[in-house]
Amino acid sequence: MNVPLSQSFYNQPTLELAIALLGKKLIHDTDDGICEGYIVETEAYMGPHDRAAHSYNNRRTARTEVMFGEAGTIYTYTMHTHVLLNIVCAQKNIPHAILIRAIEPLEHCIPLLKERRKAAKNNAQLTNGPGKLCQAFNINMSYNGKSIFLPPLYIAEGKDIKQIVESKRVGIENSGEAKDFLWRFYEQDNVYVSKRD
DNA sequence: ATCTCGATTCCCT
DNA sequence: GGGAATCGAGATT
Repeated sequence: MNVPLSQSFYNQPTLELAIALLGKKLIHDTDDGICEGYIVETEAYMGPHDRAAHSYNNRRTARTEVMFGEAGTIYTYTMHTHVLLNIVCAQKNIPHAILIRAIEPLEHCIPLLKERRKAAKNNAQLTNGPGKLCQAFNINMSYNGKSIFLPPLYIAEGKDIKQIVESKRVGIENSGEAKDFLWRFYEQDNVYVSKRD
């Protein structure tokens, strides 16, 4: 039933891909069960000229190296003890990536997600943030550099998203003009979105 | 070796 | 809406 989208899907312009990812299904097949949910919020980070990106000015370090790889490569990093999930895109050596910020989980895996996220006071808090969804889906740093079109962590077709909102990215106040770029996309009125305008 | 500062989350007011 | 928690990457000495 869940068929991974082919690598060619990730070979489209970054902003278009950030929008195309909305509604797609993220699946993680783990030892304690399968978790799956629709991507409902994304953010684009566009390398050399985006001051908010780790790869700003083509900064190339051990951490950012995977951003220079092929479209469809997974980029995970830790921020304030939380793991964040990104999909590398654009051509090789152009360090763009898309941050997955929120997931609408399928009903059947909610019990499993609750076990992993004790702090959640309601269903929305299970996956309404980039660190939360990684904790809920048990996504860790071992996926850094792997491919998002291969199990056990992959993306498949999902649902249609009717209303898409574009807005400013979250948590980058100190990045000059880049803080005002409308490079965050989410499904309007979806309760799993981390921050709605 | 040391310093700074987050692509966050949680708890409190 | 504000502040603490918390720790590693990247820059600086």
